[in-house]
Amino acid sequence: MVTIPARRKRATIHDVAVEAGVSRGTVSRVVNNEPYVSEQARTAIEAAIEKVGYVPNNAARSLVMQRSQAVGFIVHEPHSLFLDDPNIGGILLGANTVLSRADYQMVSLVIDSHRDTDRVARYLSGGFVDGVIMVSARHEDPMIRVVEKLALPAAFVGHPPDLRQLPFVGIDNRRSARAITERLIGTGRRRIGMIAAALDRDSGADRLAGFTDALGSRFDPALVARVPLYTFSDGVEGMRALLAVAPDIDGVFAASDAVAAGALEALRDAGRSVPGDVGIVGFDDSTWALRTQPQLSTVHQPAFGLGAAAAECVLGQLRGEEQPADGILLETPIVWRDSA
Amino acid sequence: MVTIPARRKRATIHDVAVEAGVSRGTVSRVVNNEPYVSEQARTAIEAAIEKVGYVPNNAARSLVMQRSQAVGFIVHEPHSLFLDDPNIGGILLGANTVLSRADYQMVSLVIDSHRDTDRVARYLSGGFVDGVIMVSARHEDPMIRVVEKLALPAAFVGHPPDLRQLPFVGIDNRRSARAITERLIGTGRRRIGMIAAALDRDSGADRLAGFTDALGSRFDPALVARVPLYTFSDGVEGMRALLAVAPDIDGVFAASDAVAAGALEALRDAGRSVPGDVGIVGFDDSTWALRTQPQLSTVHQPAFGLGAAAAECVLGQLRGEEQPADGILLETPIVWRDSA
DNA sequence: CGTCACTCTGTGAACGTGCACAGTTTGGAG
DNA sequence: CTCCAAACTGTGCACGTTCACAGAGTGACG
Repeated sequence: MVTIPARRKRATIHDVAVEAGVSRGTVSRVVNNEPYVSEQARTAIEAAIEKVGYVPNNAARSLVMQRSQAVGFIVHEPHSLFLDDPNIGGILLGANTVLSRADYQMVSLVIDSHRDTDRVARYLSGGFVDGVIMVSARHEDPMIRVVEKLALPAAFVGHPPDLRQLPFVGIDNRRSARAITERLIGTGRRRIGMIAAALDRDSGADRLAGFTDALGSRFDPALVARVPLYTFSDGVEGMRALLAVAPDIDGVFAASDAVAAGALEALRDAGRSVPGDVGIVGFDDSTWALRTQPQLSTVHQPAFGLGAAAAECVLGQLRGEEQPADGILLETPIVWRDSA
Repeated sequence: MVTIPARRKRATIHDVAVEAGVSRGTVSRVVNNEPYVSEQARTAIEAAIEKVGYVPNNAARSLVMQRSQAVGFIVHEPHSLFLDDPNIGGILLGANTVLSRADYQMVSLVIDSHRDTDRVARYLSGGFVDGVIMVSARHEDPMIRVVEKLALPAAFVGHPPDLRQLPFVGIDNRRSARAITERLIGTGRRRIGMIAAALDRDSGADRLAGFTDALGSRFDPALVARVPLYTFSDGVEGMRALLAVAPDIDGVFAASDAVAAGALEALRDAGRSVPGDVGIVGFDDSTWALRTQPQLSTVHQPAFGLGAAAAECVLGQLRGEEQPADGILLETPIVWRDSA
């Protein structure tokens, strides 16, 4: 005769109750750390839980509690950018770490096409998540409306211009740009330009604003090259443009590390040495910064911290705490290396 | 008098039934695309669903069906590597895309410390996920035991040596290494060496094996520099070692793009031109490959495809289909650029 | 002793769904 | 017309939990 091992069924709260000789209610109180349980019952139940290997059933709990213990992590970027942008990975890790610690699970939702927008909107409406972390929402992003309509606890990383009352975490791009430009001025450069990128986003516009702040009356609009994206190739083009306008340029603030890396390439082609002839600084402190030759001086983006702060913000709302309406801004230390 | 807007409760299957004038059972059949529903009832129910805005309650469904419609994505790497390794992001996206399409959600679980191991093990035991995708499991990884014990449908990305019967997806490192080495030989190089890294992992060992395969009788053990990790700095060291042993070396297979980038650095310091004096090829087709000067010829790792295949594999098991026991190997096209 | 507050425990009713089963209608074959 | 299978529909139960409530016990106080 062959004994087929019965597919081990999971222990329920009822099994624990029987094992400990108490009722379901008391076990529930122990599991949820509620008061009004005798010490004797508590120890017996804890032993029983250990013995039968009880793990609470999340589905049953969600059903009765009307919540899912999950938070959505929505990335509204094409797949390619997701891979290229080291910040997103850091934000994801930061958020995941904080959520895990609070026994929440994180569900990643990547929106690439319009089809995805519908899917994610439906998903959010379905009550699968108790809150939402939105990364890089766009101007007029339909997701913002969905989140507002559902009155879902949310935190935005970054700050789309039409975001009204919703809480967000971010960095002060303007202040950071100003700080690193001042630092660049401090090295004695006389003709300082900027390669400004992504001016249609607030991050891009703010970095340019910080740059002009720092230069004050010495600001020369001719020394600003405007390029569409935060990319290497746009950095190459921007630098070429600057060199054409001002061959005597000796300092450059690139709107991102990738842009700075492109600028370095253009400078090398033009036979300029860095930091000898030209000092250059970037923004992000991404992996680019360490891979260039020389390594970049740049502004550190606290990606992990941004994700963690966003998660804390959502958890706070879930606990019913009021959140600061004007958003949370994180520190951005300047990392000074060899490029300026 | 003030009317407080009632917190809109979610419509249930019962509301739909009332609206359409049928019973819950029939609505359930429509929602789950089951047969034995009259055309009349079906259209009425579909209209009712639209009208009341019904979305099935996942928790209730999970409870009764005994499954969660979620798949865990477990990354066993320190946070820093997670950020550095572009493959992981691609795998994540590939898996996420396939799972979303099948209406599964993906839960990311990052294991960094031992504390995390316990947490994730508990999580898996809790029935929160129906299956698991494991990325970069280690030799003797405790997670493997947990997954085996729970008999959880799983797919591994990569192939830890002690993985017995569990299905995996990966690439044929040996064949790929052989192919790109042959290609390098084809460019007319006579003295070809390798910077071999991570020989304690099967990927590292296999790449070395493929290299020796390709060279056959011309293989010279002296022309292999062994370094611990797939990193830039190890690439620098490995190349220096090779130049010391064989100053006349004119071809190098670096075990990864990061290693190749380091090798380029060392060659530049030594005053060698690439590809003039030395041809060099990498492995991975990571962002490194495009950021070096000249751009790297390398082996493309189909990261997105690996994630997608792993997800398909898990979904297949969930559907009760048999999976190939010997794993799935994906194609690795060679990308020929300027470095050789 | 009665009353009250407080601590502790057990019980039944939800939560929203799928499924088995029992019932009803329909239509075709004998 | 009878019989029977097939097509369709409704109903009760189960899933595992939390929560409100009822009830029991204990001690303090008047």
